[in-house]
Amino acid sequence: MVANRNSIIRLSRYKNALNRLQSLGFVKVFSDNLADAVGCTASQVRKDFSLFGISGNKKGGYQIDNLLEKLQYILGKDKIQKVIIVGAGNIASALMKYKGFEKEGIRLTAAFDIDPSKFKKNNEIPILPLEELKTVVKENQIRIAIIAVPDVAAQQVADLLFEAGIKGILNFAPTRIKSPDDCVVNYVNLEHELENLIYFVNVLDKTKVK
Amino acid sequence: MVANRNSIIRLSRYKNALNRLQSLGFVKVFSDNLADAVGCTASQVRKDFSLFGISGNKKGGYQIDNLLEKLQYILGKDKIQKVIIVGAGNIASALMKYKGFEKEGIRLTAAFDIDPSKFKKNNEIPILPLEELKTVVKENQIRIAIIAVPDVAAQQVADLLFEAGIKGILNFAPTRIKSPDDCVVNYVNLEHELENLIYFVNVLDKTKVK
DNA sequence: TTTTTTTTGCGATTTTTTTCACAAAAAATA
DNA sequence: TATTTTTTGTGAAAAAAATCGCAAAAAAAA
Repeated sequence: MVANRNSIIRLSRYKNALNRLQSLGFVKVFSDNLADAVGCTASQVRKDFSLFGISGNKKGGYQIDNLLEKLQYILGKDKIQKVIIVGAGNIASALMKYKGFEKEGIRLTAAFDIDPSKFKKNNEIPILPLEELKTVVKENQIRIAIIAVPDVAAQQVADLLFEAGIKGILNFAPTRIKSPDDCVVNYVNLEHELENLIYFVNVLDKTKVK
Repeated sequence: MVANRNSIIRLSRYKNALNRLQSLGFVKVFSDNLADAVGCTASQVRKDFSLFGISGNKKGGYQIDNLLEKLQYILGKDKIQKVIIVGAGNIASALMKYKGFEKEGIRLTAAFDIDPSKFKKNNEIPILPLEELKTVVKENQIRIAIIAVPDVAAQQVADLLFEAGIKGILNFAPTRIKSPDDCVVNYVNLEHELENLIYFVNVLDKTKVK
């Protein structure tokens, strides 16, 4: 498949927009509606769809329910995706409190930590000792994990995760993780996001002066 | 400048790697060290630097202190960057508890909410009524804001921010924000990050079977 | 001193991504 | 029914980004 990170992120955005449109009672959309909704061009919407073999109707646009179904399938929403978190700090607790994942078919199954004072075996999303990670991952056939530990521990945790069978990691620690070829690591770094923003704000500021 | 989002994110990564190397006592680096550290190619590192007019020494690599200084300047780290948060929920509280921003020159100055039960005027990072936003932004000449409110409120909050003089927004709400030409909006959407990961894990899974 | 080795800097090339542009299909209108 | 309008789908073109390749500089070795 000719997919890259950005095109998949766009699919997620289309999906979100379609959900909103559907809940407003719309039944069909045109590529330019979606373009407006997600902030890209209509031809990019159509190109994305064409790349994934999604087609609509000439002059009739796209049937929202049909389109959603296909996007959801591509994005793995045909089954519930179980996810674990390693590191029961602030990020983990924000994620665990967030109620939006479940309705997108993403189930935070457990969190893990080394600090016994954090263990909460009876929580809805239990916080368990790191030693139990492997068992939980194997028993539940979990493939996706979130790393939210301090940077010095990140690679070590990642190795443990790969060993347990995890294939995809969303890494909040500000370190690059070395991973096996059959595994994916994506990064979230809010400092970098803010630095990025600051850079572009500065650039716009300077160009305006001209 | 020939900069795009990815190249600036790489600069942030180089900066992080350089800080680590420096704290380990290193004084110079070669492009391939940095490439290893951030996971790209050595020629990309050199190209990035050349695009920003950063030069090293043939056969001698780059002087870390000098390089850091230049990267920090480009990334706006010559002055403290004040940032506000709108929406005092889980994300905001995770961000406010995070101690890493300050040492990167990013100061969370205040958070704002509409819910009076959340106000904490005497916190280190105070949580204030939304009505005070404009004053705080103007008095402190703040240009950067984080939106962490429910999606339905995001555009309205953004408009308020633009009106107050905010030029850059990091938006955690799962909605596209329409913004004036001289403002930038970046997005953080963890559901989309996870969907992305799931997609690529599935793809790798399928290609392995072949 | 000369030769070899190493590493940068950057133009040229390749690859990737986006946009353009228009035929084809289908609906709407006349 | 014929014409006009609208919108898709997709090759072709353009733009953007990454990689290649190598001269030039500098250090190290001979």
